[in-house]
Amino acid sequence: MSSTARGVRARARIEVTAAIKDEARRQLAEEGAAKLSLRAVARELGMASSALYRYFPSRDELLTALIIDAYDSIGAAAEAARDAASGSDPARRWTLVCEAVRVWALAHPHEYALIYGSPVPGYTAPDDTVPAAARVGHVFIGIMRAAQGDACLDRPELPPGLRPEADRMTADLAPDLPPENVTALVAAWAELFGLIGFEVFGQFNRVVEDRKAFFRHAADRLARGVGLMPPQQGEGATPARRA
Amino acid sequence: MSSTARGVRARARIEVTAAIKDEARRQLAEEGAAKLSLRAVARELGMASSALYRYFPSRDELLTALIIDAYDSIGAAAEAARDAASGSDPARRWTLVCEAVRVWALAHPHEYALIYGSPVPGYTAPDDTVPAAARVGHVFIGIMRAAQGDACLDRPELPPGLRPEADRMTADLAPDLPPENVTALVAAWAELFGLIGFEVFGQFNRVVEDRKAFFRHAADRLARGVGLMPPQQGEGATPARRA
DNA sequence: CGAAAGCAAGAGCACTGCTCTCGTCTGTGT
DNA sequence: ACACAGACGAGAGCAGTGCTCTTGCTTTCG
Repeated sequence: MSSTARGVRARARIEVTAAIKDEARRQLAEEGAAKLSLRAVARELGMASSALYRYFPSRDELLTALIIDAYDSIGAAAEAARDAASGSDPARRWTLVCEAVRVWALAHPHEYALIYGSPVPGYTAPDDTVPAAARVGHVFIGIMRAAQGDACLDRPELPPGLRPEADRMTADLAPDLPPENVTALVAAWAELFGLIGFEVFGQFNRVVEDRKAFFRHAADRLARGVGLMPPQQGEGATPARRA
Repeated sequence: MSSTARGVRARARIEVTAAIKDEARRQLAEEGAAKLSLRAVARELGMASSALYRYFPSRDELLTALIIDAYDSIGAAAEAARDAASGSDPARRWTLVCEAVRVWALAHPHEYALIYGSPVPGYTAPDDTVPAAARVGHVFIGIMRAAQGDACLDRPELPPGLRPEADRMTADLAPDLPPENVTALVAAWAELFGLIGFEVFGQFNRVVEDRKAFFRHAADRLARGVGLMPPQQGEGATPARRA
């Protein structure tokens, strides 16, 4: 009764599905989402284009599957960077994860465009993508948690008018973190992808040359903005606040 | 002699060109860049699709024209906000310009996607778009200049390793400003569009609710990050609140 | 075993970007 | 004033697309 023993047919289905996605991803990486053609995928796979509709009901559904995979991929890259940097202090871990996300984006520009550029299919992201999209954000939340545990988490300012929204976001995202930090984190999350997007999409052409150094500095500043403090040499006292 | 008196034909040409762009912009706003169809534009204008190629050599060229117009439009919106806020202090002017850019983006999501989302035509922005794209950035540079004149421009930190790149960018963009501020400004510029893009593209769905207030706070923090200080006090020990 | 469901293939529809050709009209130089 | 080169619009046509429908074949399961 196990799903793999369910028969030759079920096994072939997931194999063909994977083959379609692989070929589609190949074409996506080569030419971009606009040029991705169902017929071309079918042609490359040696099957009739109509047969492909047994696996994906439409081109947009195929793209949605690729979007979810891309979210998974970039999320996995972030998690791998977090795990590889588990020995470092939170501020440094933040920067390393940011850099890993940037490297992934530069290595997969078209997939990056699919998920963080204009949402191509239809226009609105299906709900399936929401959990996959949350993976990267969750890595950052984990770093903040660790920083709070190590008492190296500063608390940014928060204008009184934003307090209700900050409390709401905090309850949804990380009830164990101070709302000031959660609010700053959400902003930094968007700002990070602004930095990466500008580089991937060429907005930094003729503006920023040493992009790696520039990004690293920007990521460091983001870390400070969300309250992550570099470790103090004097181990004893933990400064409570800093502006 | 003058280009307008050059004849009925030249006049008709620019009129038809404008009509094509208008109709294309209409379809772009309604359905997005992916659905923009040359034939549909021609159909709506009552002309043969082949005739349209007398005005734009390809669909991508049409899109490029729309991109340039969109850059101009968002640039004009930023400049208008700057001019309307000429009486305010630089920090407030910064925030008002940011909010104007955000409002423009929310009002023209597909055009925003065209210029700051994934670059659709081919993949690489033609050089024609570079000067148009610089308009928004120049508004921010002007605000920094004014702040420097009013002596309310703080100087952010800059790691030594980034000094050469900072000097290079400063020479290119604003030689009269401190490199520390120019570097922070370039980063804030990208981060601003990260914030706006996340909102326009739906990444804030089920995350941020009170987006206007959230954005205002984030824009204020960006202002501080680039060195713009609120006018009265120098130290940020108390939350600077202003209605 | 036989019915039911899954699957592949082909033909076909409506649409796209783009090219080529063929008349028509316009601006201009002699 | 006239003729000619160039701009223009329209139509046909090509290759390609997403997608549907029908027709046979194979696997699964009652």
